[in-house]
Amino acid sequence: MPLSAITLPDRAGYDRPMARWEPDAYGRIRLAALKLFEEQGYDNTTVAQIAEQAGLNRRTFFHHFADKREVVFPDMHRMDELIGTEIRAQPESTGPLHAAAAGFAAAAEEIFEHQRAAAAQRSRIVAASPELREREVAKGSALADTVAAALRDRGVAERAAAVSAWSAVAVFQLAIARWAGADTRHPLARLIRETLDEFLDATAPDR
Amino acid sequence: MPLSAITLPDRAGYDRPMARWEPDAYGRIRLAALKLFEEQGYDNTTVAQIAEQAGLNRRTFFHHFADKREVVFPDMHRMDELIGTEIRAQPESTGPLHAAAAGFAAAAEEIFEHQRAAAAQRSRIVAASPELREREVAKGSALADTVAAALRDRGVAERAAAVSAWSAVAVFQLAIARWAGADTRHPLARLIRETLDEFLDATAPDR
DNA sequence: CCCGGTGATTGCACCCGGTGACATCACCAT
DNA sequence: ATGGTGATGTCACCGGGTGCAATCACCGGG
Repeated sequence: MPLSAITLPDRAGYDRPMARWEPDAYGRIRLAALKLFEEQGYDNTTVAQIAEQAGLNRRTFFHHFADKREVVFPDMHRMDELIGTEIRAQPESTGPLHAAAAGFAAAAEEIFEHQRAAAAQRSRIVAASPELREREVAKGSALADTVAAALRDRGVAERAAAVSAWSAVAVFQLAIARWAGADTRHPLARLIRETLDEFLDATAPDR
Repeated sequence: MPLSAITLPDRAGYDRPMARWEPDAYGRIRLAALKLFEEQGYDNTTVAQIAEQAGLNRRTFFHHFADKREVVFPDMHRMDELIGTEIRAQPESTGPLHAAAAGFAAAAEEIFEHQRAAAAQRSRIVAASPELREREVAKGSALADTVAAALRDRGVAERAAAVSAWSAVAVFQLAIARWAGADTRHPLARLIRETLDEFLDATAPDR
């Protein structure tokens, strides 16, 4: 089975020349992997199976993804950049937590809002595998680093920036969990704001 | 080399019967592993080398540690329990962040304070390996979960507890980094308090 | 004193994720 | 046509991790 075993939009009607390879190997791998992960679980799925399902060689999988886990966490780079930019763009007077939350809200609009189903599937798959959960918190850690860097650029002191960044990431991830879950239908940006407010309310008496 | 290749206190003077095996395989593995990780790096060290250095079989390594990473993160269970208990023991009027920080301060006294050198070595090893850093944030995630549970027991609302827990864990880890690093000689509990205060100061204008 | 159970250790055979080096070969610019 | 490019494929190999069965000093009971 050298070519795509995945159902793709039919190319009939095009008279562009047949490409050398079935197009979008990257996308086919992702599709195949998510399908198999959901059907059989992450652990019971081998890279060889994914490659076969995508009509590719095992080695080719590793040309597109650094490892088996990465297939589930694509595009983090774009999101990081977007969030960093947005945080830096907030008004000077905005405090670190609200600035970070605003950055996440921007990412919510641009990246997440039109992918609820995909995000929910991803979330289910990750929740079922300790290995993937570990990778997910690692991604959160990287995100916290870029958020902290953006906050430092706004003049927030080193350590305060780091802690604020982690708090904001926690808010973001909780909001995503609610949003992808079944319990509500509010837009993600709103859930971010709500979650942050709940945190601020609960900790306010501390001051 | 069937028996311990690690330097151990000489057993001369004892007339207890020779044990069936050289004692404390667990400790010997840990010692051997940390030594090799520091000398050659985590990636360049194989489990077989560790086992050999400890005078044990490769298979035996996996009877004592779930995987190669775990060897660097021992005893997390004890610390989690201690912290949880301490948080629940705080006065009712204490807010979530200060309650959590107090829990960490208790762990600081009981577990960390007399192990600065070991903690610093561990920190160096972890910093040098992405794989270990990933595991470390996973441990932080587990810690945040137990902190959040303790906070919920104090009546803090679900989501506020989760965010507070992450913030507190971030404070804790930053404090440990400072404490294990060379830049200061203050007790860990004090660094925890300072770091929390810096965070609270920086975010105060938010309110 | 013998005897069977216990439990830390071992040995072996496997599976699978991941890598390095090199071959392939349609496509493309010159 | 021709030589370079780049996505893909083949092969061999390493190392982490597991399942299973065997070993054998120790221990408690008869």
